[in-house]
Amino acid sequence: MKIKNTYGGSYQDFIPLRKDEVGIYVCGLTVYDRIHIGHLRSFIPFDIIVRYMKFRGFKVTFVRNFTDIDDKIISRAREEGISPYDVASKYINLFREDIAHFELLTPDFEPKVTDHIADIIELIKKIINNGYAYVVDGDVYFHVPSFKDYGKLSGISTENMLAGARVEPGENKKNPLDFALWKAKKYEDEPSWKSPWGEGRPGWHIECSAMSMKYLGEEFDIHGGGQDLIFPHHENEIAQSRAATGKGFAKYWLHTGHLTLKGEKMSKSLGNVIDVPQLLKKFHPEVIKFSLAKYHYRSPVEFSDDNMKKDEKALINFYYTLEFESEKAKITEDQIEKMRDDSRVKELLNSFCSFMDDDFNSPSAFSLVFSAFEEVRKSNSKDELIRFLSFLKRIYEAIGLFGKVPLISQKSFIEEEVIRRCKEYGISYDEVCKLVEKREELRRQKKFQEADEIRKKLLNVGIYLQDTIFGAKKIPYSE
RNA sequence: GGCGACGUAGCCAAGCGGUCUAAGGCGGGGGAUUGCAAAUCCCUUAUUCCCGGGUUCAAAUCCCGGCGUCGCCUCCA
Repeated sequence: MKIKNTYGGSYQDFIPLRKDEVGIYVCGLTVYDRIHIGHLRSFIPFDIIVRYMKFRGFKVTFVRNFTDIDDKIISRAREEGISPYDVASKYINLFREDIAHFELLTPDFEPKVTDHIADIIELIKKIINNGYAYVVDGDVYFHVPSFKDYGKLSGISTENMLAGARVEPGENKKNPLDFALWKAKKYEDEPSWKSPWGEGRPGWHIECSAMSMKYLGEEFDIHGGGQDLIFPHHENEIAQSRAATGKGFAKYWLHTGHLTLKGEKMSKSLGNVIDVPQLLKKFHPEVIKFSLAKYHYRSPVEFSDDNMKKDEKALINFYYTLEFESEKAKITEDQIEKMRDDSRVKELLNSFCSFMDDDFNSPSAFSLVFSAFEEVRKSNSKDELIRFLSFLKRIYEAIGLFGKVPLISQKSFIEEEVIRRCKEYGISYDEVCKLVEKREELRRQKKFQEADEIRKKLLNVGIYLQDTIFGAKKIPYSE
């Protein structure tokens, strides 16, 4: 398995520190607002990566944190007139609600900063004792010039960093690049904890060092997050952690490409965010997952409804045809299960894995799924179709995608999408079914004009009626 | 200004020195099927990979220069 490591920038063979075990820490959220599609751009690829590593037989420990104390949370609390604690728990709950639609794996640990203050204080003590940090008026700063490898992850030289560095008023840094490990309490309404340096709270960065090392050890395999975290967040984490332990910290650094909207990065500061409820009004979660995962995880993604619709179309065609052909061939779950160890299935799976092993090349892996399906249809063979379904079932087990057909998961993408459209357009599913029946009757009476009227009507709610040997099929349709 | 990434068909997007007369998806064109049908099926749609040099027996893939786009350098997935 090969991985492109941001640290050093090269493709490397993935060799876990402990045989067959993988520790992975993904930077989660600062919980001061609802998540948006940009977060999904990171969480979805990491979900696929974690699932895939499990599928490949690694015993994976997956950690994703909540940063629940921070400047932004405090200012949000002031805005909303509630406590910072309430802000954090509110957005953690909303996060869980939003993310639930996507069937992502729940991390083995979801640590919160406020539950780990003692660990953070211990870590800061070590850093100070090792001579990498200093105390000024209750603040503790990490002294960047004392850490010689600073800048190695982001590839920025400290001289160039100095050019853009700022010192906020009231900060007493020895060097503009120094960053806070601990912040002294300044305002009454600010949550704080007792520490050897006085009342205060952790700075940003230190929490991830403390929590990742607590759950995964002082050295672990993978640390990931969005590209924007490379500097300063991850750079600082490396400095702190190594300063504290003298050990290497994370071995592989993985970063997901950003999502842009009309050529601009989507971010809260630009105000061009699309949140999950907005997204789900228009698209099925599987479409969102597929659409975000069909780009390589490191690539930037230009998000637009148009791009999304293309991917939606691809999935509709794929799932509809698959369901229809399976029905026609009268395939059973049992038959699919029996093909599990078939040599052709293994062959397909090997090809799939060889793409995924190459730095998680999901676009190529997905293209294999489509081309394999095309071959099956060309062969016109029931056995080939069973093999393909068996292959697909394994893919679903591996990465949680492509499994929304009844024979594989008891779920039907097509049916779910039809129902979703009913909701979107405010028509009940029952009514749609009644209209379909009515049209069948009209067709039997050869009243084609009236029958076509019904088809037209349903087309307005995004449902196309396709007449087949099994009667009229409802297919989601968008122009 | 510094650092990084990228520029492949009408659009999206793989490709990491030969198997590339370039995967896959969407779209387009022609035909089959159909009461009709945008679904399905069959055929078709880049001799070419931003531009100009170079390295090599061999380059979309490596190097140099140019043009363009995006990201980071401040909070950010």
